[in-house]
Amino acid sequence: MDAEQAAKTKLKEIGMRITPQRVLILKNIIAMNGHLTAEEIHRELPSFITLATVYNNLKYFAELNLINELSFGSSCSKYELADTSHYHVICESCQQIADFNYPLLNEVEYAAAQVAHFKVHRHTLEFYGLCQECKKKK
Amino acid sequence: MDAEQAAKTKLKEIGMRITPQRVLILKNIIAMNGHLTAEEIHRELPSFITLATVYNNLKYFAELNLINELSFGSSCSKYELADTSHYHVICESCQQIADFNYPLLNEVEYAAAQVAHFKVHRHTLEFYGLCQECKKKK
DNA sequence: TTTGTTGCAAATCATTTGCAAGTTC
DNA sequence: GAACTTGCAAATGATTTGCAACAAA
Repeated sequence: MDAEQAAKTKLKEIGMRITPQRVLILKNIIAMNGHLTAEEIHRELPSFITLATVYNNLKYFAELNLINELSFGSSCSKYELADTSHYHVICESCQQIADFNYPLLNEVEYAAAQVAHFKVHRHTLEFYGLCQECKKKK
Repeated sequence: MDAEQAAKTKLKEIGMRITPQRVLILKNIIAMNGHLTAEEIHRELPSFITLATVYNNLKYFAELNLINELSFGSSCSKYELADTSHYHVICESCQQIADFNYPLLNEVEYAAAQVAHFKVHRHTLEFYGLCQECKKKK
């Protein structure tokens, strides 16, 4: 299935109206497969799509758990598809984000829920440091 | 040692000039011992201290690892003293943050550093869900 | 007395919103 | 046709900055 079909399918699954704007935004997130800012996504889209529309839809998508909003580090949020489980390694110098695949810490999540008396449904784990290039520069 | 002395000592340790503003800001963070926004800290201070001064100093303190900046969840950052190691449990409904004491995941940090080819010096772990009260309301 | 810090006001920048016109179901 | 989306432009709100006066070392 290509990115366009995948985008439409996902929109249908979560019960959102299928507009050309949404299909294009989501298709790009799927195709680019990274950690993108609203600006970066907008830049790839045909110019009839407003940045405001991008922001509004990213917000909806995130609320419906279609994408994750990553708000650590730099001043603006980054977005990624929510279909794989992984953690993040972030360079404090150049802000790049690398994915880190590792078994989910479900026992820790369970312990946190017990101790804090929360109903926990997800967790994130971020590592901060210097990437290889920035390491060399210092 | 009281909060005021502790604040002065910490400032000296990291080699910052000791101004009344800094002592008061840091003293309040120590005394209030929570997860505070710049606004909340500012509100507790005598009125001759500007919000801009609070922001600027929080930024310095965070860069020098005296405090942690927590930028997840809500629109504005929260700050906490950086002297204890713990993780966070966040309520997605009311935004409250609870601390969760748990042994640090050093082996995972090591694995992440190896895999990503980063020099990692710290990590954070956040659990998202609903606190007891918000759980009831739903 | 040199260098860093503050207050003030204005600027910035990411993100959100109101509303009328256009679309989807 | 009813309910939802969009574009546009303006608003918002957190955070930062320039600069002259002031304070710490």
